[in-house]
Amino acid sequence: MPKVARKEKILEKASGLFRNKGYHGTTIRDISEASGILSGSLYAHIRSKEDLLFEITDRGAEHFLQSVRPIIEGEGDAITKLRKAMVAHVQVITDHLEAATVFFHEWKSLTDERRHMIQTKRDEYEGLWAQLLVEGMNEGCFRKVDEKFARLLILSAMNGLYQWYQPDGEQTPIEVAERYASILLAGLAHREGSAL
Amino acid sequence: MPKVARKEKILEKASGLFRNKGYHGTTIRDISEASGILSGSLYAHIRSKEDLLFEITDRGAEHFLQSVRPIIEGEGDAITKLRKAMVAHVQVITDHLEAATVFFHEWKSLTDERRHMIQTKRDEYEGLWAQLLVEGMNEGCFRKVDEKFARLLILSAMNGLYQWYQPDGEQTPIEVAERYASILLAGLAHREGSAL
DNA sequence: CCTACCGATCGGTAGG
DNA sequence: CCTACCGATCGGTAGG
Repeated sequence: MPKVARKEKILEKASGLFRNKGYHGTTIRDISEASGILSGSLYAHIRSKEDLLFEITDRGAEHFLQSVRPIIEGEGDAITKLRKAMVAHVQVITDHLEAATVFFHEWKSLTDERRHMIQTKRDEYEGLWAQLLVEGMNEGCFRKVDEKFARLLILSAMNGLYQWYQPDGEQTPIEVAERYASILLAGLAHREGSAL
Repeated sequence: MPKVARKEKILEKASGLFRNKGYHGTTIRDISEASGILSGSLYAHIRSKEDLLFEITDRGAEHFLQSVRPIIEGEGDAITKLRKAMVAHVQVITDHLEAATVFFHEWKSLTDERRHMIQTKRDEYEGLWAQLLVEGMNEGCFRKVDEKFARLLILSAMNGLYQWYQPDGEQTPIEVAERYASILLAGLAHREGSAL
């Protein structure tokens, strides 16, 4: 196996283990076994266990940024862009379930410098959504609610997906995202329901 | 310090450490330092590190069940009950931030038997929400959407709270819950907005 | 990429 | 609840 492919295999196996057992719950020997390489030999490909965590987390961050940024910074009305951005976000989660989970959960185990690098990307990503929500409220197509509040609600709701989404389920990522968008935009209650 | 108070202090310190560093990232020596007891002496109060994790997780589960069950099984229309149940759920999170985080994140580190015990309580809790949503759809006050889908969206959105809620912030738990309920019930979009 | 290994630290225990 | 300690395992390295 070529060297790059071997490294990718190690990253892939480590992602799965970090997702299921956590970073601290996963040992170098777990990763070496899953990769079919003895633990000492792993260090021909990586410099440290934390390097693996950083690389996985950073890739996760980049997936989200690169998928969603062009949509939010592009043309269109806010509702259309919100739908598209939600579809893109959900697809990053479903296409990279392991990396997304590690990105959400395990980044806090990084040591200072690298944790700050990831934090910066997280802030940038949240900023994109903030921009979209403010835009939509100014355009008048969103109700004027607290922006930070709405943003965290939307992101939390979508991010919950990684805990229950099953790739072999009936629903495609696009269907999932559309249903989320529908409920979040239109609400759960009937219009003729009691006073809201 | 009486024995029971000492045990409570250990549980409290362990909750905070498990929340911040994860179960596997926390050592017995971390817990003993935080509690002001030498690590060997800890075992006069606990039988194992996993016992601590189980007790914290199980208490978390019970907080949610005991707060929300009476509301959902009580009288009232579904919209009122949904609001109340959301307030109760949010208050469990804000009142027991550490235990709630451990309940959401770290329960998977339990070994088989105990993990199953927690899984059973999780299922029971989700069942309560399922019951409420089905009730609301049958009463006609909720739109007929996929029940499982709506339930996971609501729970995911609320559970995201433990990641960003700050006890010293401006918003009270009740305000947070009310805002969540408002967006989830009425939706983010203006009624006169584009076709939904 | 393997063999052989290391110092540090882990969860936990014996005896008082 | 302390002192003293243990076997196991950890992340990582030297030399080939």
